[in-house]
Amino acid sequence: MKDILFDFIAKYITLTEEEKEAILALDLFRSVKKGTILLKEGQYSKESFFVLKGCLRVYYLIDGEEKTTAFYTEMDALTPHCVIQDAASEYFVSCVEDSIITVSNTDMEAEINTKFPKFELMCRKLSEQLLARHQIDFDEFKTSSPEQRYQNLLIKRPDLIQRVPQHQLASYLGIQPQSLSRLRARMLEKKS
Amino acid sequence: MKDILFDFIAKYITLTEEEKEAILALDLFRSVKKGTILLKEGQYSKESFFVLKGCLRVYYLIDGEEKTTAFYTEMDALTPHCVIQDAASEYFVSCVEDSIITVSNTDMEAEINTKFPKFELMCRKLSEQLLARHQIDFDEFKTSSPEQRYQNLLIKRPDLIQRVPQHQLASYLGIQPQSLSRLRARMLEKKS
DNA sequence: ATGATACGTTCACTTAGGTTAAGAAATGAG
DNA sequence: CTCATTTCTTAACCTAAGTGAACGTATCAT
Repeated sequence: MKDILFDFIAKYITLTEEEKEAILALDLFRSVKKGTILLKEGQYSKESFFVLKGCLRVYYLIDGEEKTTAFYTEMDALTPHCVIQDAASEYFVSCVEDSIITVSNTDMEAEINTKFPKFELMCRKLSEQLLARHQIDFDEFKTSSPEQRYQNLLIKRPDLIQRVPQHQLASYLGIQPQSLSRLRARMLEKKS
Repeated sequence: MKDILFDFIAKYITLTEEEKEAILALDLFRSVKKGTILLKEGQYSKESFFVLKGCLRVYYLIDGEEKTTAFYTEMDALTPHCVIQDAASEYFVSCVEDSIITVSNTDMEAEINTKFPKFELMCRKLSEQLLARHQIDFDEFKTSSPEQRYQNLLIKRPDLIQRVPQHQLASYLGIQPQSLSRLRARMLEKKS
C-alpha cells in the first residue's frame, strides 16, 4: 500500500531510503469506513488527505441539500480550503467507499519540509500541476453543456459513474438528479 | 510600479534589499498595448505573467467562437497550463486594456529559486492559495445559476463589469451574450 | 468623414434544465 | 426477512437558456 504513496511522490522528486523511512515513521496511514465524515462544515482543521484506495467526496450543505462538488480517488491529494486559509470549513469531506488514506497535518508537513527541502519542491510542483489541471477542468465546464459534461466524464473518469451514486454525480455536473436521469435516457434514445 | 510587485510578494515572504535588487535586475517589466496577444493556441511557451496594471484575458477558439474563461487584473499571477505541462497551449492570452505586466520564464524562475530558496516557499504558498481559491470559485459556479453567478460577480469583481466587453463576460459566466443581455433586463425588471 | 466591422439589445421560437410529485427499485437496519 | 429509507426514474408543467435574425450604435481603419 505504501508503494502507491511512493509511486506518487516519485512523479515529482526522487527519495532516498532515509527519506522514505522518515515518511513511514510519521505513521500517516488510516483505514476509513464508508460514510465516515473526515471534515465538517465550520470545523477548523489542519488535516490534508491522500487517497491510496477508495473515494472521498467534498460536499456543501445548501438549504438542507447536499451539493457535491468534487471526488478524490486513487492517487489524488486533497488539502481543504480551510487548511490553507486557516478558517472555518465551508464544506464537508466524507468517505464514499471503505478507503485507505493518509492523514497529515500542517505542522508535520512544515517539519518535514524544513528537514528535507526537497519536499518543498514537491509541494510546489504538485500545487502548480493541480492548479493548472483544475483551471482546464473549470474551462471545460464553463464552455460545455450538462450533456457534454456527462459525455466528458464518461471518457475521463468512467470509474466514477460506477462507484458513485447518481444524485452525487448530478450536482458534480452542476445539475439536478432528475435532469441527469432524463439526460441519460435522451442519450440512449439518440444512439438507437 | 515595482512597489505593487513587492507588496504582492510581501504577502508570502519577506525580502531583503539584496533579494529585491536581484529581482529588479531581471528586468521583468513590460508595457503591453490593448489587443496584444501574449500567448497563442498551439504555442510552446515558458512565460508566466503578473499583472501590475491592466487586464489580461484567457480565451479558447471553439468553432470559430472566442470563449473567454478567465480574467487577470491587478495583483493576479498567471502561469499558463502549457508552461506547467510543457505542451502546446490550448488557449490564447490577450490584453484587454493597455497594461503593465511582468513577464518571466521557467528558466529564470528556476535560477532564482535555487539562488534564494525562499522563493520556492513563496511559489508553493502562492500555488496552494490560488488552488484553494480556485476550487471555491469552481464550487460556487457549479452550485449556482447564471443569474446568481452574475449577481455574485457584481459583488466580487464589480470592476470587471465596467472594463470588459459584455460578450466576453457572458462566456466567463458560461452563457451566450444574448442571454446575459436578457438576464440583465430581467433583473432590472424585478427591482422596479 | 465614411464605410465596414464589431457590439449590444430585442424578439420569436426551440430546447433543455428546474420543479413538483408519484411510484419503482435498491439499500440498510433491526 | 421485513420494514423504512434512500435512490433512481418518469412525467407534466414551468422557466430560462440557446438560436437565428434584425436593428441600432459604437468603434476602428482608411
